[in-house]
Amino acid sequence: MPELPEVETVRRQLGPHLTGRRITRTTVSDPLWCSPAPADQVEDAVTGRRIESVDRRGKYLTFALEDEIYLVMHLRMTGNLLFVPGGHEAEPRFLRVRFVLDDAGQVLFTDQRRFGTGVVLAGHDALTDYFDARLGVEPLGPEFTVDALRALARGRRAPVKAFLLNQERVAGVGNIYADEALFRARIHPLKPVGTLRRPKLAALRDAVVESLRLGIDSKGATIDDFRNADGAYGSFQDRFLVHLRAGEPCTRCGTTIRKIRAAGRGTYFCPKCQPRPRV
DNA sequence: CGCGCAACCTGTCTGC
DNA sequence: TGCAGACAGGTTGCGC
Repeated sequence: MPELPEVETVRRQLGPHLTGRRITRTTVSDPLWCSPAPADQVEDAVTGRRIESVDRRGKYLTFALEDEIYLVMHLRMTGNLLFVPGGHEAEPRFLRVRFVLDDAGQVLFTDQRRFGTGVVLAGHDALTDYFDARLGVEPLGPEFTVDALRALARGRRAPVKAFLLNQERVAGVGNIYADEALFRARIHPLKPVGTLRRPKLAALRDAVVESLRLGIDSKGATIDDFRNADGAYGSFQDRFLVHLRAGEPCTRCGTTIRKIRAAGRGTYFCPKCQPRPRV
């Protein structure tokens, strides 16, 4: 579920509810969430502080609190953030963290597989260092140019699919949007990224941006039961061109969509529109 | 340094 | 029906 468009959807929905509110109570019921930091240490660090903004970088979501305290969260595979308005009760399955706000609203972090994480960082430099250490270019930002992509790809023999999934190069693309972008750019997922010529890289850049934008427009993709912060389902899954469509006809040429394994992940593509690279 | 892969944890689905 | 095994949207650490 949560790739850049899903996290951005959550951010946009949480922002208006949270900005300016104060966190009055925090309960981390699953210590694994913030491990190795102790749960009570994280609870104490955020409780009582005002939320100045809700931000996204790659697939990370950050509550920027007063005093330059940052709560950086990652939903990983099955994490979810749900907003519950004041006066309403909610005890969802897989609840791991509960934030109560000064207007009685609540934010609930749920996570079936318990891969999701939360970490508290003190000071803006610490936040910048944290992201710089693990994230590359923001694909919807002005710096995601063809030249930037070419510099990142140069000399690399990794399959383009693996390249797109590596957050240290481009931050925010996951399995769904990698498949969709490669189809739009008509590139085989196993093509070594360093062998792509400039026009292909330009097509890939455009395809990544377009796929992510469409995902955001659809309020993300819902597979299984991902909901966005307001409890609604995203709809991008209805617009998948190849992802999860093995055995179905390609929307462009009618050829049967195939599923292979690339970069250790289930990978969907059209064998005609995305011809196998000559190794 | 670049790359592939197992591990993290839980639930669901498939095949025998 | 029961059960072992594979698989699931992500990231990290280890080995080659």
